[in-house]
Amino acid sequence: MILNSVSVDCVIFGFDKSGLRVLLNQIDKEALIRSLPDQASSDQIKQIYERHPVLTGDNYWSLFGGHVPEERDLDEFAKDLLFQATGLNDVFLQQINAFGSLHRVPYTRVITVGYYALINPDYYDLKQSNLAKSLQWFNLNELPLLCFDHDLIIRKALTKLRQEVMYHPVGFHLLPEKFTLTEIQSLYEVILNKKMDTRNFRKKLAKMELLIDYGEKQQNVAHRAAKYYQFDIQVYERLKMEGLNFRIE
Amino acid sequence: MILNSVSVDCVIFGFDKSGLRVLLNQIDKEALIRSLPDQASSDQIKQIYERHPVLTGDNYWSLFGGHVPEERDLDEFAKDLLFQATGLNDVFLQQINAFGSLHRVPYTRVITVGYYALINPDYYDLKQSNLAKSLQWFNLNELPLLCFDHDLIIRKALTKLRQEVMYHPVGFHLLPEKFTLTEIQSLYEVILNKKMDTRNFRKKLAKMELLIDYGEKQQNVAHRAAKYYQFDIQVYERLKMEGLNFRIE
DNA sequence: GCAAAAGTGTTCGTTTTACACCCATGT
DNA sequence: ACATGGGTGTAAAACGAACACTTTTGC
Repeated sequence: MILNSVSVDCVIFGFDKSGLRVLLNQIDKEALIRSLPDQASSDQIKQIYERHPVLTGDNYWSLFGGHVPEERDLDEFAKDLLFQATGLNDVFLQQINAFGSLHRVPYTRVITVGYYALINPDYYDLKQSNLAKSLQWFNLNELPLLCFDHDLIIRKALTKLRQEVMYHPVGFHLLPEKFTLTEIQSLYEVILNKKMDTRNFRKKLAKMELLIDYGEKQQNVAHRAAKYYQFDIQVYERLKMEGLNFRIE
Repeated sequence: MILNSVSVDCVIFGFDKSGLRVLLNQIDKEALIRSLPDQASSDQIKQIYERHPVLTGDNYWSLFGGHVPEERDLDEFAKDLLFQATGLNDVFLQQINAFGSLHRVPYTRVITVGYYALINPDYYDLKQSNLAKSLQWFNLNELPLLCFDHDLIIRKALTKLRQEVMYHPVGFHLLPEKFTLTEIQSLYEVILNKKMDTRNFRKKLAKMELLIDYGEKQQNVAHRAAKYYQFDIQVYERLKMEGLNFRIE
């Protein structure tokens, strides 16, 4: 059985040269209903979709979300959604907030708990989830029409990500296993929406001792090849606890 | 009607010379049920209390909480609870998180949204809420037995408060209208659990220009009387936006 | 040889830290 | 006159901001 009044919505962030992006979908209602374990849940979901045609409309896009099953832990359910959407386990996933305005969903009362996830672009080419009619990355400043208050949830996710990234080393989850110093700088610039000074940025990074030389360089680039780095899990774990300061005035 | 699967719980913080405290209560079930607007809600609440005798037990203490009415905004409902508990409106109130472990409440599935509030000790002597059998401030390291996962919620509230206080001027909500510099330093020391250097602390504070002279001194103290200050609402509003740095290494 | 991005140091002003003594008041 | 906490300045070290040129590579 499904808790009618509580849902979870996941904002999935990815990063590449074009900037910070969000993964959105349009749901295949029939596939979703087939995937449910019991009749009662299917009936409930059918009702939800009948009440909210926008969820399956062709103009509206949606976060990855769903109503929480009675027998599923909230955080675990957010992981389930993420796995359905991306096929990935072990993704960085963090709760944003509960969203509980009275009329955030028309005609019914649903409180949703938002999460955001950071996806490593090594896994950028998702196998299409079979629950999604379509699935697409959108640039943050070219978002399509979104259902309900999903734009609010995305904005709030971005705010949380910004706060998090300034004081904790989580930004690295958006990078591939090996990356260049320029890539990480541009990641911070995109997230915080601020140009930074390369020399000062690198000095700061160096002082943290978070990076180790990957022992490779870029290949076939029409300029001096950049060194690849990876991040040091031990130092990462320490900084995650202690915090760091990437605050820019 | 009440949403059976969603509740709100408020952690109410206060501060005085004995340190940081939390307001807890033991509920008067009969008074609570009498206070509800409709029969259906009363019946639901009765059932909840029958299932969870710990809620009215004499050994267990509880946060101020309740199930969210279907027709009440989540944040507004948290304010309602706070008003019931303290008689105060316009209190600093902030969402912590949604807590959604499977077995956080025995025998039923309830997801709770935690909030924390900061109470100015000018209002420390609360008129007893008529819904509470008893109501008491507890020192954070002398907490009584708590129902469900309320200890977890309190710990998480404290973590959030610590984070907030380092980068935003919210600590002042825990102080009376006029306060001394020593009081605010001891507030920060208690919240962050760290001794600070008085001269450096005051320099930092001075640079923010957040305080204005209240024009009074302590009376009848057996030592040099400290000056009272109040905080400057305009500067407060600006710093709330911009952030500040009270981080201590 | 040129276009394109990588990589690197120094200077200057500001901030942080560490630290110790005199002041005002009530008893 | 003494006990109690209030209030203050300075020097050294660390940090942050601003800034420009050389290197490597592919075409």
